[in-house]
Amino acid sequence: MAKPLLLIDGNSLTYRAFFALPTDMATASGQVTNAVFGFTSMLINLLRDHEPSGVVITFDLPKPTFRHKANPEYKATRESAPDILRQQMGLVREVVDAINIPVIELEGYEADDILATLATRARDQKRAVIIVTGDRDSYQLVEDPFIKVLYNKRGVSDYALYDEKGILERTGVKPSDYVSYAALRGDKSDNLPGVPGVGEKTAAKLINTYGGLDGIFDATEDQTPKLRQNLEENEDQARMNLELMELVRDAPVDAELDELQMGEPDHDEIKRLFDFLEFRSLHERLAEVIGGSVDRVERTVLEPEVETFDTPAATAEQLAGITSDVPVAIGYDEDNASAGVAVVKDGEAASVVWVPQSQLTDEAVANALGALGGDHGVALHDAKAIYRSWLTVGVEVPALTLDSAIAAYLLDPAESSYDLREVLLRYTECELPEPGPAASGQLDFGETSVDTSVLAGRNALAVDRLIEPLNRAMEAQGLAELNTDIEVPLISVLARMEAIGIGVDVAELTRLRDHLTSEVNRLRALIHEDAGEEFNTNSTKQLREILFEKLELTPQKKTKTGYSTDAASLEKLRGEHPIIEHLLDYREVEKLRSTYGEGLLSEVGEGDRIRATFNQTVARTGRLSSDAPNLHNIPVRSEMGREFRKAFVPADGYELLVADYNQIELRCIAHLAEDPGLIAAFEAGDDIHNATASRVFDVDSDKVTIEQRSKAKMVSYGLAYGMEAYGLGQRLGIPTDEAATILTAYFEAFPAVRDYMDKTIAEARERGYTETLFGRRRKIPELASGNFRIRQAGERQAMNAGIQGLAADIFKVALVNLDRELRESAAKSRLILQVHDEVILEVVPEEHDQMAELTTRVMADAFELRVPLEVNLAFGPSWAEAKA
DNA sequence: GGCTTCACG
DNA sequence: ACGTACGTGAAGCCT
Repeated sequence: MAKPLLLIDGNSLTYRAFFALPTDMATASGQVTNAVFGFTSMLINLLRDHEPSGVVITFDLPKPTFRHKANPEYKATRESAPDILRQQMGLVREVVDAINIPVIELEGYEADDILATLATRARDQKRAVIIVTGDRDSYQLVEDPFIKVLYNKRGVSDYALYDEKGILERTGVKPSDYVSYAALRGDKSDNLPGVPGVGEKTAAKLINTYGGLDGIFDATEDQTPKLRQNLEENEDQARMNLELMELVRDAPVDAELDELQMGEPDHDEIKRLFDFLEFRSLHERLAEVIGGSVDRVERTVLEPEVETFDTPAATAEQLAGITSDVPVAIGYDEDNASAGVAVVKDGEAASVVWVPQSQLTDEAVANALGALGGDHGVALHDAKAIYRSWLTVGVEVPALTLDSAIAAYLLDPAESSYDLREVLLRYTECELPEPGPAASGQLDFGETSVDTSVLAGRNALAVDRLIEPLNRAMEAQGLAELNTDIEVPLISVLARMEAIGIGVDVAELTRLRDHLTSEVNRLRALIHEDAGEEFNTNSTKQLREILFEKLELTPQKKTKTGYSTDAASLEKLRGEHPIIEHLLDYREVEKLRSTYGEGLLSEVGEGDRIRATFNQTVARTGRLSSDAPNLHNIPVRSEMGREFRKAFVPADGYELLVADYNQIELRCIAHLAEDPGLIAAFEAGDDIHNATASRVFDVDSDKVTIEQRSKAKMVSYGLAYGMEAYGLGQRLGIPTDEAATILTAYFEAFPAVRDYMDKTIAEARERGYTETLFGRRRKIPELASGNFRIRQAGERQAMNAGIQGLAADIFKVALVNLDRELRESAAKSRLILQVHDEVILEVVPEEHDQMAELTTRVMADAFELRVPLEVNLAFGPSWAEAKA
């Protein structure tokens, strides 16, 4: 048979592509492209694999069709397509038009009606067609040997080509019976209920036995009573389905089949469009199919010429060439941030000036930068690392205007890596050479190693190339202010805190560790005795066998790999066997010993201080994180754990000041939701949990029981996380329905809170991302997932992002302002630690009162909410003892 | 490297 | 019928 004519359902394929690919696929300027990417990729493959004699693409027109007036629910699910899909429909049309493929759309008819009409005409003319779609309705059209369906099963590459035999195998019925079959079974994606109890198998059997709906409904008495009843009660529905599902085969399509030919592609437009969409590889694949040149943009490999700056008083000639009206990029060796700095001298000529470590002084840096004239800021990638190392050698930090790692993080805080190499690939058409052995490992064989100055030079040039695209993208996404006013100033604040570190009492820490070690040994022996055998107490796998097989205790819940042995499960088994109590104790003590005893001791550095890293590009909400070690999770909730805070001490001659925000997240909720009740409670300075309990349980505020208060507290906290009744019940140890009653009462007392949550989710779903008051964005691709569970998780993330994110933004402002005032007043006291809503300072006694005032004021005034920001503050000789 | 557990806000 | 609170990092086991 001759080459087929391809009839493509544009709507259906775009829809499939959208749900198959992640919505975080986007251009640097923020345009989501997953659907248009998937569609284009499928289109190219179709043209390549089928070499069609002609091709046409059909689309729905976005108007309700008269056919379905009778049933407004029909296809309701499709019409609620998210905005980020609808936006892309226009782009799909642009792609199709640029390639110059004929398009047919017809008011009052859906894409598949047009396909049905064309396929029918082709058959009448004895011509072969292949219908390409992800919609099963088209199965009814299959007819040997002329009409086949290429069905997009899932994803963008999983297809099946069905002829009559294929349809029979797939569904159990012939194509001509497909509509009757589908009418009985219903179609969930089109919102059409079928006959209850009739699935694929029963529907096929009925059709094949009785020939069609008439036959089936004439002979319902043959069926089992249940099925008979279902059939009789749903006959109308099935007959209506039949009518709705039958495709129109005589739509008034003007075009003749012979006209359905691809025209000459508009290569200029293709280039413009594919460049905008950042479809580099698709452009190449397209060019292989339809011809035309892709002036294939080879990535420029960055290899600068390096001039060494070898005296502090560099010669005029060396610096004469340095001119720039953009920020100056500085690079540094990847292994050793203090090896030296490279300054981009001339971006076009790709040359840099290298200031080696031996020359790294304020004067040398100032010379290199000063020669540029004017007030240039500098741009760095991961500036905090180099700042921290410069601080230790006493070099002053030049003013920073851009940190390419942080800019990339703000543009998409969900990326897994912000390595310079990867950010460069993401935002430019350049690339860095493969890291050689010298850069990637400790081994250096001399001959293969790249000179430090070259590495630094490349990095500097890479940052230079990133300045423009990153600034433009941040501007386009409204992130520029957040970047300049908060994130960039914060970098040096954190660098100083990291460099100073926090003092630890090593003797105290060692004593604690040793005590815990002997406790662990004692408890382990008891557990082995209880179990009647020795086993690895730290192995959940072995513990499972002991508890649930040998001792036959009742499993509480499951994990991916078996029954859970976590503390909540063990707690429920308490009293069943002495081993449980010993295990709970063991777990607590072992955690403290290993993570905090051994863990912290191994991180103690010079001067008995611990210097953690505060990550500014990790948390997706905008929070900071801490590692090596994590100082954000030092124990406080248990008596035994709190002991560790006694080991965090000030340097000689200082005391510790600890200040934290009182319920900052709840205050953020009050502000964002503008809930009058919540705002009034905070303004009155009430105990917020008591006030909440009073309203939720409808009792006078002086009659609130401890239990009611604690329940209210749990609800308030759960709120920010999108908690449901089940979760609340679990945590309060009460039945789910009782928890549901409490939740309902809460939302009745504070109705604006629910409105806010709903609004937040709706907005995030439309845009594909959430935004904090400060403009910080977070993509939430889960909101477009077809999986209910994943979508729900996305909704919780969306609710939480604005709240946790706002709290994080406010806290960052406070940190920046605190640091600024400390330096402006030339205080001897200094910031040394932050923990999400808490700051710790080392304070000299003569500045005691001044610091108390300054810290309270700066934190409280960081941002004006509809409710006051309250700050708790205390001094002490250790972190444990600085308690209000 | 994935999984489980558990420390914090 | 299913799963069930957001965000982190570290330790230890196991494949």
